[in-house]
Amino acid sequence: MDTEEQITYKVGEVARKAGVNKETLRYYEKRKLITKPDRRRSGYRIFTQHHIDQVKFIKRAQELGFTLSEIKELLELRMDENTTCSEVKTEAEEKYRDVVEKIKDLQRIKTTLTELIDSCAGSG
Amino acid sequence: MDTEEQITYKVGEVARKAGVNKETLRYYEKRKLITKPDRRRSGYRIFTQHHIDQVKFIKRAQELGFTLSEIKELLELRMDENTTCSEVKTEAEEKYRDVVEKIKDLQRIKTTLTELIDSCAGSG
DNA sequence: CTTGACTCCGTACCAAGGTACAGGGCTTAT
DNA sequence: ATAAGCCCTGTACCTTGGTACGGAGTCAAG
Repeated sequence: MDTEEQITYKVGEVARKAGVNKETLRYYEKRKLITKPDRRRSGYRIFTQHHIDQVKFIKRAQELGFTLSEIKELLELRMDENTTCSEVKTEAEEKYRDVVEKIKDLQRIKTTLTELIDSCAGSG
Repeated sequence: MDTEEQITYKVGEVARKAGVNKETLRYYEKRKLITKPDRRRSGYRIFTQHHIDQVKFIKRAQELGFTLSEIKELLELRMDENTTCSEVKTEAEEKYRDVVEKIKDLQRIKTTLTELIDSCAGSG
């Protein structure tokens, strides 16, 4: 029952849709940050929506302060069906703690900004 | 009434206390990320606790995904007593929105990690 | 008043994360 | 079947954010 005809994209389209440079996609592929795209006989890469989503996630995670290596680990957590459960769990719990800390610190900054804005509303 | 004898530090002490390299402090000074330290006649920099706090803030903000240029803007918001209030307010509100977005995205990641951890607790 | 540990400055180098060619091969609309 | 506009690869280069010298001056404990 595969009535699902996958829509595919070429590197330029993906670049445009994800807001990155074509070379960046090659770079991410080399660093195994995105799922290895299939190829046509000609060698052209075949991308799907999945790749676009991955790239967007990567860019956002970078803006949240994760390095590409850390992002790779995050992505692998979700994919590796065959690493042991407790291994995954330990890793995930570690990341979780980092994320919680980040949220906390950002909330402190947020509060500071709010105070600044409010104090500015009142006097000079 | 200045019974407050300021404790001062040399570059090596600040580096140790803030967990950075001495060269990094010179670098931050050059980029005006920290308050310009006074100097002794000999040329030695005179740091205070304030500088240590600034450096710690910078390092943490970096881990939260801010670039040094953005961090500089954040710090300047707090210091510039002489920029107009509405100017400060507009800037602050912009930063505020960014921070709120970051928190939201981190919370999504947090949720994902929680699900992963929970699913791992149950089955394989 | 010396000696070991510190500081100064300039300059050169480094790693991460891209970005830009160049020279060649597809593709597709006409 | 041909030209414009894609895509391929490898290699070289760029920016950001530091790090690492090296030669010379300073400080403080003995």
